[in-house]
Amino acid sequence: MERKVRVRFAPSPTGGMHLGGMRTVLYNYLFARQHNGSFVLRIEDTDRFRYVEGAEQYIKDCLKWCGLEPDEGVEQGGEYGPYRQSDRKALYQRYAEKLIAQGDAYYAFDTPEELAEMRKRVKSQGSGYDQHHRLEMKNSLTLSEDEVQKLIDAGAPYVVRFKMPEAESVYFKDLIRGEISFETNQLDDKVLLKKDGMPTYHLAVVVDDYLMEISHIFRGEEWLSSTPLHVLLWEKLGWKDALPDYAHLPLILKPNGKGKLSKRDGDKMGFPVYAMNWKDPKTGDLTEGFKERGFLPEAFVNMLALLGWNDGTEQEIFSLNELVEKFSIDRIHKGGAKFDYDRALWFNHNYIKDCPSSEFLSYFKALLEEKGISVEEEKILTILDLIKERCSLLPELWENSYYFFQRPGEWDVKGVKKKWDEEKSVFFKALLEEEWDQIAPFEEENIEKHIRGFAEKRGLKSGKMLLPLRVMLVGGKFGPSVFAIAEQLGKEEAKARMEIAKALFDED
RNA sequence: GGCGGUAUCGUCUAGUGGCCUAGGACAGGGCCCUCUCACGGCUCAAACACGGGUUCGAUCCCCGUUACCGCUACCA
Repeated sequence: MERKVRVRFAPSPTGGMHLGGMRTVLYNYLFARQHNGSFVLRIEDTDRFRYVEGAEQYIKDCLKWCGLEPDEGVEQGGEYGPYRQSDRKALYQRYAEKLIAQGDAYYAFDTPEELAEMRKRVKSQGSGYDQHHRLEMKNSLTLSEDEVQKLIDAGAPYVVRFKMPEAESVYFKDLIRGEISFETNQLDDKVLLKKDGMPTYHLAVVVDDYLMEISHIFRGEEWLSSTPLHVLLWEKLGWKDALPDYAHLPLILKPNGKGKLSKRDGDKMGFPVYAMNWKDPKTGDLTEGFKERGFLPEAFVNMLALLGWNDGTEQEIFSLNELVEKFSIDRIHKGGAKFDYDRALWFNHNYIKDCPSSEFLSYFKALLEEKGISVEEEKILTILDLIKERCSLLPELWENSYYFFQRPGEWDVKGVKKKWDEEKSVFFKALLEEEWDQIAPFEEENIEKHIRGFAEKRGLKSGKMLLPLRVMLVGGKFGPSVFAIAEQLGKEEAKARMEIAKALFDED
């Protein structure tokens, strides 16, 4: 019974694109690619109260940034559209009616007050609307056909509820967790159609997954509890044979505390939770994303993939293609994972240091341009080669290289003062006056040869001269090889900096 | 509360009855390299939740307890 692999990501356009959501996208994508299947993007916009303008485009942007674009969906189109649930409203109503006609669903006219009263009475923390209490309520099970028709004709608000079977066991197989079962007498009568005629998630997801011929459902573990309802719906609608395989993904948890990772946690602990910057159009609040924080999409995707999955070896760095090749559902971990930002940083660091500098060129050039600095590409590349291994985030590329492009604003005089003495002062004076102009070509290796040689000729340990030299050139105790720095600065600029700094060091 | 799920170092995890003296990675400590900071190399510390079974033998299988997570909306 091999069938064509068709998977979908079905977000509701309500806000930022969470890490967990991105990982769901990734696993969907990997599975589709691996099986030459199709990856569908469906927008679940059935809740008009939570709908947020711009969120749909934003979701698409996030997928694009990660290179995980769908084959089919709102943007690409396809044969199974429309791909926006708000455009499929009539469809759901038709199936709801079918269920009612079969006796598997019913109209319910209870007001919110009546519902609240009932819940209080049965002391339920859930809907309380179940097989044990539905006969006490105002619905098409308790009202005569005439009464029901009259209410509907009079425009009385109503919802359609699923009539949960009485004493059945529902079994289904989860690809990650194995066999799972529920007893229907523990489940309640969920709303299928809301009073505005829109379906709830439960109805919509089943109808759409069937109509779109979805073969595998990858979704968060939070859906596990409602899966029996969905399975029952597939059965009652007569689609049992087409039931997709379920794979409920472990949740991504808060780093320290308890519960699901939320945007709040990121704000509190200073790390992003969303893939890309998200600006709430109502409040105007901006939430930083991994992209803007300075993550490379490849690193972000790699980190996500390893959050709950591994290939069984000790390999940790995977390209997208490798992931496509090696991904497997049975290697997905069952337990939730606490998110560790340090680990995310490590992945990014790894990618930055191993990535050819040319990959950062356009980013870096734009950054320099913004600062009004213009430098030849080749030089930028050389400098990036020198410093990228000490960067975990893209902005650190600048933080670790600014001194190549502009003179230090101040020098760490304190840092050298302890070791600064007459001997060194004399040495640098002589170096500048007697030796500096002799260094040609002015290249790393040759600079080193000259400076070390000059020191040794004067009976000094060359190593001791290098730290002061470094501070003179860059302003502090940091950076790559001091000779490489000198070369990039050029003979004149290096000399100028040395003179300024030396005067500062000599002052006291 | 009910229902469902999960349980290995601080964190992400490997492990599918003997290869385990429980492996790797992040973070942390130390050492080496060294002109600083990194990179790299070496190294230290660090875990099978608990109690019963099953078995010649349990991290691994079964049961219970505990803990944690999720669901329990006309939200998804």
